[in-house]
Amino acid sequence: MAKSVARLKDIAAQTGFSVNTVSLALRGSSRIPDETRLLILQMAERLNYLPNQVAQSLVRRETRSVGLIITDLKNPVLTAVAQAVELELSKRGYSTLFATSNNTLALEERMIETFRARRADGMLIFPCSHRQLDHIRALRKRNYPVVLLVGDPDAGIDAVCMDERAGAYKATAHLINNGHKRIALIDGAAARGNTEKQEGYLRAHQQLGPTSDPRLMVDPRDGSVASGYWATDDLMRRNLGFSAVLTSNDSLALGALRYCVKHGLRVPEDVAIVGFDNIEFAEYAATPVSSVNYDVERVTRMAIERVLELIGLAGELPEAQVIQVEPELLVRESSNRRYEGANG
Amino acid sequence: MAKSVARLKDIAAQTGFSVNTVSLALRGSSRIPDETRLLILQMAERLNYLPNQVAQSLVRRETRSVGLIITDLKNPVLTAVAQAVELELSKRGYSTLFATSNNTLALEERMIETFRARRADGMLIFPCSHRQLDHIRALRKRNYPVVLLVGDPDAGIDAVCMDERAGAYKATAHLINNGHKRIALIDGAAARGNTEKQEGYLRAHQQLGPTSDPRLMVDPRDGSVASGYWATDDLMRRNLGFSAVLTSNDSLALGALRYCVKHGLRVPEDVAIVGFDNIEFAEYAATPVSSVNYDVERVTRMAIERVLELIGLAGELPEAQVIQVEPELLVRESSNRRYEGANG
DNA sequence: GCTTTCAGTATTATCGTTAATATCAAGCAT
DNA sequence: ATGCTTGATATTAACGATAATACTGAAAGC
Repeated sequence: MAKSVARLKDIAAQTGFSVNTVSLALRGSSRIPDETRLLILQMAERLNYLPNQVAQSLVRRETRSVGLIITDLKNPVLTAVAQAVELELSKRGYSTLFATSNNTLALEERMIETFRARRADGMLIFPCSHRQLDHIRALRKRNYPVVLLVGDPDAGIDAVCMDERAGAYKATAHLINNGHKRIALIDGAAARGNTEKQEGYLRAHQQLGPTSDPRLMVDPRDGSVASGYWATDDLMRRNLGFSAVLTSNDSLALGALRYCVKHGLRVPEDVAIVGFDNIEFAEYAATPVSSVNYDVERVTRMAIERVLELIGLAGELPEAQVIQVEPELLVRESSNRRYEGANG
Repeated sequence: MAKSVARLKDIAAQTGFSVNTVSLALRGSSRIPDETRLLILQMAERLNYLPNQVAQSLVRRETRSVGLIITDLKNPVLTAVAQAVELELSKRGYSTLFATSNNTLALEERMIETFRARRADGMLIFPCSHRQLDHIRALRKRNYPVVLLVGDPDAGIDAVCMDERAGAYKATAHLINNGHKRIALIDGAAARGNTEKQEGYLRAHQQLGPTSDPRLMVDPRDGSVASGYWATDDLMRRNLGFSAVLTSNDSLALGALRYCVKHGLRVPEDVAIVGFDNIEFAEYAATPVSSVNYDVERVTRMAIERVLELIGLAGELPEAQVIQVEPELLVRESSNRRYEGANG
């Protein structure tokens, strides 16, 4: 806090009015005549007065701030969400409190407590686990407005998110329909219990024919490009025979692409690649990478709508509402040719 | 703010002690005997009490929060900084207030006012213009702790940053030393008055021989991959003859790379590419892209050190101190071959 | 026995604002 | 003249915490 800033009291002292008159004048009350208001406004200007929002928050019992917890700021789609959230909230007069959980439950819980202590009016959360949500459910039970950005229709918590199961199904179906029979899945989330994408991948296999092979489902260390590279390396070394790779995000896909380029494998002729999130780096990669789109604008807008709605409500929160946005598959060069078999 | 949360008063009412006793007990004062403290702690636990930081901030006259203004959350290096800042501040018990200025001065000024109203203890700012800093200078004059993340030694404002001039010099010198005589510069910042990189580029030409050609210096619409692609397209169409491209960030470089791949130009044989920031997508691109490293950890750590130091100081702020970190050039495949002329 | 000391707890003021209510003079009708 | 509005401003009490000071009763000292 800056060392000494003007308060209402200072304006009052300088103009001779009472603190309350100054407060009313600055807030444009009709009870204050224009002449008085002008004098006060001028003095406020001269003293560089800015209302102390800390004091305002205390008396108004709202901070006009919303907490946003993200698993990882290194994922471009999450930062895009962060950017969109900040912009939209700022338009509506709210500030954004950010925190990253680094995909650990302990940190996530700590950040929630921090936001609660700071009396954020509500929270938007990408929980690191889509299953362990008790701490968030407890929050909601105490009438704290929370909206998750990944969805579980049965969690009893409001959520707005992309339908990842449907997205994975679409991507896998696209590959299967293009003749691929053995499709690898590089999915960092599954190992943490977030199995939506894996489920979509498996269901596509079940419904469309090819049997899935658990050995083709690998867990990269994290969601980075490097991890995509090494996961692909791992798959290749094990000589399992596959003609396509689906990854749980575009960074991993770009890592797979780099592996292929480096080892002389043609994309999509030898290996087809499909990612998730549709980040710009995938679109403009040397070989543009197919991707399941993440509709940042839409998810953000609806999530903010909802959390502000919950904030505005008095008393008990209404029943939780889960909105899943159907994602679109963007087919690009990395997967747009029919696969005709090993020598096709 | 959640609808009804426990206050000291509630614990006091439930235990029969006074508010002050409860406050002292929870803060571990030695004036409260263990027996009493235990009773109070148990009740606090039962009521799910969390101190109201808004009230604490008001009375302590510090919020333990720092504002961070970033030009654009879509730039991976800026989000890396954001992540590092949040992590480091959180370790030290501070919260981070984020805002993006979207590279407009008006928004930057608005966000500063927002942070000031929220009584952030200090601010870290990537100003959108490195020259128009009057509003920030005014802030500093009123003893508000501010640290910029781009540096102008003469601005009279504390700063910690990479030495972009030196970085551009190194990158350009590297290309010149590899035989390149006509080097294009795609720099989005120069048009906004942030000419450090351009200056380094020009100085390298002056000192090492080749004359620079203003027609080779282009301004992309923004810092995106797409803009890098189209800026390269623009350069190529004008048939100016060049064998290397230096871009002001890696996204632009990746756009240039994509252009080359798409149009059958070999990198680095036909066109060498060097970017800025060393983001992972450049390192793992189909052709790994050379880049001037941005030492996120170091810049972040020093900037936070400094702003916390300024916050800790009572009274007048000391003289501004500008720290410029010398960047390292990471040479990768996109520029690591000698250029021997048009048919080399 | 009477002050002194001290541990344990309570009371009061404060932070900077807003909200509810109070005051007080001028203007007006009766 | 007396009371009633009403317009302009002041006073007081919150909001939820901390900090300084005040009280109270029992043990200790002489």
